[in-house]
Amino acid sequence: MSKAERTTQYIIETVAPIFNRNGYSGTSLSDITLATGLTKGAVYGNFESKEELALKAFNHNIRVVFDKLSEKMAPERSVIGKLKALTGFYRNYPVLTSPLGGCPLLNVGVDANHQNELLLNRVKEVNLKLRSNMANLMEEGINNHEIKSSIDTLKYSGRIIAMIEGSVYMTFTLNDNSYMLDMMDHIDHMIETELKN
Amino acid sequence: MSKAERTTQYIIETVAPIFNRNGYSGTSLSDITLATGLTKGAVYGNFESKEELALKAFNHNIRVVFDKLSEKMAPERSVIGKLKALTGFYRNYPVLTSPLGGCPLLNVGVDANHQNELLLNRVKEVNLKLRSNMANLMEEGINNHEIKSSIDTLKYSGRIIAMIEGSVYMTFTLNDNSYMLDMMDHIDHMIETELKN
DNA sequence: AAATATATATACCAATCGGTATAATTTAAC
DNA sequence: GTTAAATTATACCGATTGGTATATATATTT
Repeated sequence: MSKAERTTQYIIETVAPIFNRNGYSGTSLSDITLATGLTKGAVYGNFESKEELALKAFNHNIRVVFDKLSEKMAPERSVIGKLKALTGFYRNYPVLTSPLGGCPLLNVGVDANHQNELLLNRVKEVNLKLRSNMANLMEEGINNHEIKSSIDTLKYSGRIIAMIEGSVYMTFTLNDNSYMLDMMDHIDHMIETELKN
Repeated sequence: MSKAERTTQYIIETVAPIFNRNGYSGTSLSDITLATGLTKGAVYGNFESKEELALKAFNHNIRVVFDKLSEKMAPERSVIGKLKALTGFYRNYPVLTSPLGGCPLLNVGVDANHQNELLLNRVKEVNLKLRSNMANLMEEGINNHEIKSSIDTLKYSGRIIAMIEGSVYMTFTLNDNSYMLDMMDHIDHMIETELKN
């Protein structure tokens, strides 16, 4: 890993929470130089534009979050176990994502809409990927008879993601973790009463 | 209504969708003067600051949305009927709020967090007010035996608002109305199976 | 260790930022 | 219809915006 590669990574990691918290147009080049201790010359030597940096910062935040999620789900052997691990993960989500400046999917999704098409398209991609991954997991559950075969897996996956993001919105704007905890209870209940075979 | 009052109102109405779409720091004074056809002198003659204008624009958007919601719920006589009218209202929400630039509660909530305390506090107020209004309605339903007496009304109200905002997030960032429709189906189902006596 | 390639700092660019003092204009009161 | 009051336009303020050319300094290669 060359010096430049380390600097690039350092900038991304340092700047990612700032973009996530303040949004794209709310983050200035001077915010970036102040936080990193570097100059504009150094920043523009490693990134083409503020937009490219914002995109890489978003991708970094997403990676951090999904790595932790995968880590939590991986040990579970059953599909239902994995789904419960997912809700368990989100119970702890505010603690995990506060250092990142909140949920990148929610923040950048709302911020980039009508503002930055590049970022918005990436948010769309990630959301759809998350949904299809979750749906595939449910399909696996149908195949091994853990989950009712009548379940529309894409519909339930989309619904669960929406519920998660809605509760993230509430806990972060009202600064009250109970919205997340209650929603995860509800999703667990939904898994038990609607999904489970 | 004096000329000045009409100008003030005109500026608020013209600018409200812009702030809602682009966020606080994404909306510049020149965006405002361009859209209104007025000069900075006129704007600052009617408002103390960009911040005050943004707050009044938000309040305007909220009023528009909640007036329409009240209109939809008012004719219903039963509590369950009113709750179903609420989900019916949100089925049509994207059509209603697209001209406003999306859901003000979601957009400003996410945008103002870590950016503008005045706006964030107002978003908090509105969210809590909405929740308590919904809870009061449910309490009324408990009193007249429409709703199970065991129901934690504040908890369910908060959960429903979170579900709504989550589905608003999904439909607006993915540009797909089905997330809202599905979530309203789910809330209706929840009303029938969990709330209703 | 010298030469070369790479990365960072400095100094600058025009454009725009939010905001204001004042002048010109329009509205409202008499 | 005049006059006084309120409103809007003009012209400006210093500060900051994202971005860049060039010089300096630091790594890397030989």
